[in-house]
Amino acid sequence: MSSASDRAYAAIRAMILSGELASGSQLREEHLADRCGVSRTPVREALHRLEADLLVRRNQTQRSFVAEWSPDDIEQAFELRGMLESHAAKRAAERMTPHLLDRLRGYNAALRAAITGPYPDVPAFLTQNARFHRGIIEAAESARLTTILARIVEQPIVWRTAQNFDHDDLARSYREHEDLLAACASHDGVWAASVMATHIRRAFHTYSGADRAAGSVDPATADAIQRLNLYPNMANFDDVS
Amino acid sequence: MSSASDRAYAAIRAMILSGELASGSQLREEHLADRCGVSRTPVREALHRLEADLLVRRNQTQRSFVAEWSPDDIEQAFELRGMLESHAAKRAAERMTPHLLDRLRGYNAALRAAITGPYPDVPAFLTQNARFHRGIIEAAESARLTTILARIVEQPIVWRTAQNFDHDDLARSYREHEDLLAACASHDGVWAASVMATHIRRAFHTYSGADRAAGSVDPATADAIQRLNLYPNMANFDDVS
DNA sequence: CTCCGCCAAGCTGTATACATACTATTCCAA
DNA sequence: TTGGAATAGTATGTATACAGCTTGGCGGAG
Repeated sequence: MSSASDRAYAAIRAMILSGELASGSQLREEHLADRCGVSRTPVREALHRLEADLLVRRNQTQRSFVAEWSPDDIEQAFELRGMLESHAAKRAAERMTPHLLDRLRGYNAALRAAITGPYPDVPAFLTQNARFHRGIIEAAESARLTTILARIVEQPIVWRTAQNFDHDDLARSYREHEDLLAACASHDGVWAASVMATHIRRAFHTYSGADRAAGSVDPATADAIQRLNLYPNMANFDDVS
Repeated sequence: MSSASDRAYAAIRAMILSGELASGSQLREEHLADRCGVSRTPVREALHRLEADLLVRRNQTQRSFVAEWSPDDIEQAFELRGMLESHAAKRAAERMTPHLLDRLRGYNAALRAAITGPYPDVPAFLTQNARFHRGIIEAAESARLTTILARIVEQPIVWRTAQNFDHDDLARSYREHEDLLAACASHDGVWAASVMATHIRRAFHTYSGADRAAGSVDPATADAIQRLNLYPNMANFDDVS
């Protein structure tokens, strides 16, 4: 399942994420091909996917550059994510099954374990958080919604948010997930949508309020992010492991 | 600007739209390459774009098929379009400039002309309708929103809707656009969002209520649709002509 | 000194050949 | 007759060569 094209996609994405490829810098197909150990063909495919993700931009003459993110872009990403994931939460609550509810509770229990104690395990938090949110999106049973959220809204900028979370923020995320589970258990779509909107909006303000270093990402976190983004469209995330 | 890859995209898209390629049928790269008069490379790129548009699906073994649309898929498409275009309308109203307002009024005047008289000119209606909606989306000034709406929500199923419109439906569309212009002129985002939500929801019910022939599309309409979809991400639609 | 145009180097677009993986059919054996 | 395995045919994945266009620098003319 790990074709050259997938590897190129993951590698280039990781290079952008980690700051190895600076924002705004040009991406040359042949150069990337050498670095990824594949030919230009899979690199071209990867660049097109990354362009659809809005991680890469092309100028008039088809040359590729690492996309630059303005504060306004970031706010828009959070706004759309809030809108779409609220909708997903509503649908998920209305369709929730006992089996899926158990799975989601498991993820959130693991998330709690990751942040319990003096030193929170941020990569583990990210992993469980991603599983939880993807579980909700899956439960919404809408292919379009899944595609949009996976490809366009699940951005590095979103993943990086957790880097700026302190212990209280992490704990609050856990409690908001618990609220969401309660809403799902009672099949209350309006409640679920409302909790999700709050959850994501709070994350946005935590992100913008934080005094973040614009540079690179902690290696362990970068690694977790890369693993999480390898197969964003995978139907059942559990089967990968 | 018309590269082989663009031509392949437009041609395959048109073949799917017109029903020439039946829903669910397999798409072979080499076969399509012959029909489009290009090699496999641009066809591959086109198929990937169409896959991102959800017009093409791939099975486990990477073989491509024309996507099949269930009634539920269609409702979801309308639901998402309603949500996202309402949001766009809100932002557009808040940011509206006199110049753009004039342009939009021009489109809607042309739309009125197209439906005045005993025999409405459906292709002209579609063209002006598309310009109007794209103008709104442009005015929202959100790259993410534009990308999502252009690539995922602007579906053939949406375009075909107008085929089921009778004269009253067409006239109602015109009047709803006028309401939207009034909302934009007064910079009332809430009003604009509300009008847009109504507009799209009504279109959905007209579509589902209609006793439509599942088959092919009137040639002139198919032609208009194809032209409209050639460069869905073009920044300024007017420059194309 | 500046500006325009030309030329060279480099990058992307396309075609094509080859490698790999799936499918379906056929044939043999139980 | 049915089930399974082998094989031929067909599809997609990747590498690579070449063509066309863009860019940037250099040189000559004003």
